[in-house]
Amino acid sequence: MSAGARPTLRDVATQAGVSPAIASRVLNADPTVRVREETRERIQGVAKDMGYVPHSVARSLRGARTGAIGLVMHGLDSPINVDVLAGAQAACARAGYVTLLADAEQLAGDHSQLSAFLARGRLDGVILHSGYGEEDRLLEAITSSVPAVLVNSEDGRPVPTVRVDDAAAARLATEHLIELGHREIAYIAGPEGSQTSDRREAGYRDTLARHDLGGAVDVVHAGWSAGAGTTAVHELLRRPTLPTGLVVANAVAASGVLSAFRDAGLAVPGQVSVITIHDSWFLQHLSVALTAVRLPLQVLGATAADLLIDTIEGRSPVRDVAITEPAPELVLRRSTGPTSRR
Amino acid sequence: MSAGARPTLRDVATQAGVSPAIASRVLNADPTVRVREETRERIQGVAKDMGYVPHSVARSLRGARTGAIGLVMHGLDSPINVDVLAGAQAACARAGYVTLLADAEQLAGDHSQLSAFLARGRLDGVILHSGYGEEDRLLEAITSSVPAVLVNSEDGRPVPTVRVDDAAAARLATEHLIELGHREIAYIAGPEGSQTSDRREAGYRDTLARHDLGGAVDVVHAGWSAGAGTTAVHELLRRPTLPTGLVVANAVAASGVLSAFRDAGLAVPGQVSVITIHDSWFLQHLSVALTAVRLPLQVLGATAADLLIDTIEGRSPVRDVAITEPAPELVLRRSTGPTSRR
DNA sequence: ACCGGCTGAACAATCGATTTCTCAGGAACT
DNA sequence: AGTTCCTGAGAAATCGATTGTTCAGCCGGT
Repeated sequence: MSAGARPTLRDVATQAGVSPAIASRVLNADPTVRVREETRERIQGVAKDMGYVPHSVARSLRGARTGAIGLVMHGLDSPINVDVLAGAQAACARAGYVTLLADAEQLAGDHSQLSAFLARGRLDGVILHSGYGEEDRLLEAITSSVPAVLVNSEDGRPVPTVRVDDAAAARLATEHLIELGHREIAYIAGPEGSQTSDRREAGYRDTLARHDLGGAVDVVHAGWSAGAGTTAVHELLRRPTLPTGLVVANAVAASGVLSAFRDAGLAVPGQVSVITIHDSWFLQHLSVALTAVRLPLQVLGATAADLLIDTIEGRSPVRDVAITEPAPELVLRRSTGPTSRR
Repeated sequence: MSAGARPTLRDVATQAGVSPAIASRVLNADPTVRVREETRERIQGVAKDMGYVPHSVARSLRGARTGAIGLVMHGLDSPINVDVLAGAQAACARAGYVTLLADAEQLAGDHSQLSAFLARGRLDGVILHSGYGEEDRLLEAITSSVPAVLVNSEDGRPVPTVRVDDAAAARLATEHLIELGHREIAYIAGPEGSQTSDRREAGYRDTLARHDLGGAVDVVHAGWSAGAGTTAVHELLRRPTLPTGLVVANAVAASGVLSAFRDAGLAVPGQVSVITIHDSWFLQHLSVALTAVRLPLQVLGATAADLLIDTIEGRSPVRDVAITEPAPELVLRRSTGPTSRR
């Protein structure tokens, strides 16, 4: 397009016959500056004609801000986590921030990547959505250099956390199975030690208890992957009797659960009903279209971003947030039905 | 952790009793500088003790480089695209670059997001993996400000492109169906105008022709989404006879294809065999475990990153690359079988 | 003694934008 | 006529690191 190098502020100012100082203020719409309307227009015209684009590096060297937020994520192989990422990314973009993406595991494992990511002046803040394993290693490094917000993390952190209403989602799922007549309902949990899974478990236990089924509590620990779901089913199949209903903590694991039942020749929902937490496009294409409780994952990411941005821009006190709006919602498909046993 | 603000280079130099100039050279291992071993050690010791971290912004203001690469992606709702992203991100990280993530559609639609992203000094280069719709709008803006590499893009661009071997993948898929005895094989294409889909179509046509089935060419245009796959099946079902084999251009669309057959009560592979291009974790959990041709998507992303980095660091001439290694590979599952018709 | 050359390191300019002062000139007021 | 005040704008410092140039001392050679 244009011939040479990009014009600098000085070029614009010279061309417009003013000092860089005035040019800067005019182009940034500094409300405290007074210039003649004519001068203002001349500067703006020249800037436009020359295709002036501010040099973000020079700008953030002087000011303290960089206009960049770091997104440290784990498990991008799961659409669930990608939804959170997409929500956060979009919210940052809307607020005028660019986003730096990093993989939590890589960052935790490679010190040079970590220091490149956290190099001074690179980021205004970080959103950390990590597996519970890497978190400790990363958290201190991050928070000692910039403000941070955690997503779906553990309690008791010295950093604000944003989370969805896990307990309510699990209550809704369990309630649904009970309404269909199920009395033997197991919970296929996430990995041992995950508080996200624990919160869902609490909702499941609550609901059973409220229906006087407290004695039927049945928790199988699995994980977040499809393979973990399959393994959990194999474990169930070794028992003399199978529960009639399953609440699975995660939609990806539930895929593995359904495949395992298919491979074992068990009918869903004929012999066992399955409901999961988190909705995604692939659920309706699984071996049995999977009934789920939809949680607002993109909203989760966006809320984390908004909270962080408020903090960065000094607008609000930082604190934990639980997202209750939109509320968890039942998405009925074909994997749940009336129990055939009593 | 430490009390005050982070130390600057000057702080380190002062503490070590040297000038910032020497400190900088020592800490960056400048080979042209000569210092006493004792001085070198003193500077390095002080830097370590004070927890000195270089200020990336100041550094890139002086030097030309920023150590950041932009990843402009589309369709993060598809695991296929996320694989490419993950590959590119990891390769950049390995090479010491941080990655800025942006959504192609958002960027194309919001001028202020675009200029924040492309602000001078923010990026050393961009990898663009966009739908064919937004590409034109973005491409000029991007290439006029930084080096770029396209992923799976159209031919004839003024920018180097990296792509997988689409034709070979489609040949492999088509060949597989022919070996199973199929003679009526349709190709469920991507969106009209997509050259990725066109290249796969060429491989499909090639293979039919080589088996004297050139007259049986049957292309149905769909899209990349599951819904598009479903729609394509509905179109097929309106015909008097159905092909016995289907090559679907994309794994997500193929999910919709399988669901449509299930809903229509047609057996896969009993009445129709389905094979798709691209492999992903969810394929084995679909209503019928889906046979696919695996393409190295992470390698695709990583290769694009490596190529861009070579360009940025002035190591290689920029040119188009087609990835042939690892070669497309057949992943047998349950959606293909011998034809029941002749 | 004097000069050339090497060693080890400091000086100062630079990158581009922001921002705090400062200041010239004219209007308004006494 | 002199003082004050406001308008409109410029000068210069600053952010932190990099790098081309310069320079003080010391050695050996003549």
